[in-house]
Amino acid sequence: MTETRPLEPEEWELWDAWMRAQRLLVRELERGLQRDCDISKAEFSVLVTLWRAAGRELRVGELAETLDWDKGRVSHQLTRMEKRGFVRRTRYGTDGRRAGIGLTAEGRRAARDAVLVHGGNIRRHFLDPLTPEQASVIRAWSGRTVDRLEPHRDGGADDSAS
Amino acid sequence: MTETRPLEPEEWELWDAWMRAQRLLVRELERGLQRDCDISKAEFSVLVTLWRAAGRELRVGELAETLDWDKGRVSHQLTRMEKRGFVRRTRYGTDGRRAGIGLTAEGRRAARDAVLVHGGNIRRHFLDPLTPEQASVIRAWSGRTVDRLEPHRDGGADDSAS
DNA sequence: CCGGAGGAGTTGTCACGTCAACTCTAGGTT
DNA sequence: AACCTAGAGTTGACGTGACAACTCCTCCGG
Repeated sequence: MTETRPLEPEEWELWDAWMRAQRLLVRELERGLQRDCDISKAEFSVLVTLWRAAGRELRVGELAETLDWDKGRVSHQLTRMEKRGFVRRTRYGTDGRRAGIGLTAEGRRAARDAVLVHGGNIRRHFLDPLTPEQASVIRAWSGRTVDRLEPHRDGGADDSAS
Repeated sequence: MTETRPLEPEEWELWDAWMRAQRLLVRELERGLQRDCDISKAEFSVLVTLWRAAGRELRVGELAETLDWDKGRVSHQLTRMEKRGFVRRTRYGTDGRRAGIGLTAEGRRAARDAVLVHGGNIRRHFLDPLTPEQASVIRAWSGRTVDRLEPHRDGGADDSAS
């Protein structure tokens, strides 16, 4: 089927350049987040997701689905963030299972700050340097890549045309 | 200076789509590497870098420079890979410092395999789905992003035109 | 009512990645 | 020679991420 010959130099260079750019961008943004808001990328993702739920408590499974994270990862992350005072697990009824996840006041404050600051950093490092052509190409490529690699996916707000 | 207003929905969507695609792609390739070659992305990077040195022993600092990794990270990674039998630290003279890093026979075998298999996976998941236009746009964007964010960088084979 | 299947969360383990502190050596200064 | 400083590597601590095993509960069939 797929003949496995080594990558041509220019193929390798494209791949390497893309990986490098992607990694540098993510690292830069994560450092900004850490420096300006004292939170990590993972914490940001959780804070924003809960922030968007507008007060409604989410379940671990919903968080995992929305973020496309392993549920174990979500649970670990929540444990750390609970320790930092950003989120609260509220348990339903008598049993230990079935926890609802909500932001604390501190978590809401952090989310509000981070959305502003991090949004600005994303503009500066990612959006602003894009030419309109690059933006549309990257948009299209991202959409197709996600469609190709995301296993299930239905509830999203994605309406990317082919 | 930079007015910090929240991202517009379509700005956010572009960012989110890109992040998601990038993450899915990296995860998919890493899984392939683990499944087919039983090595991690980090191990792959080190193996390939040493492989390309064609027998010459590299220093920790050279590895860190080439990979753009923190030297502590390199050291940790080498410790793990030494334990797996992929690399060897050879110490110069009487002192404990100044180690040269080389591949073992096992490491050479793993590198040869991985270059083929992983190369095929990169083709399948990244290169082949790209249209020539997308490839050139992504190439240009990657080059400029690296130039903008990489602090020093000089010895590279990068000749990306503006 | 009992027992098993399955789903939701949690926990453990291990590798990765970052940062800062530490060690050892070499080289320069006095 | 004694000092001290800069560079190279190592180490430790901690958060992140992937994966599998485990616990509880619920539900369903007998």
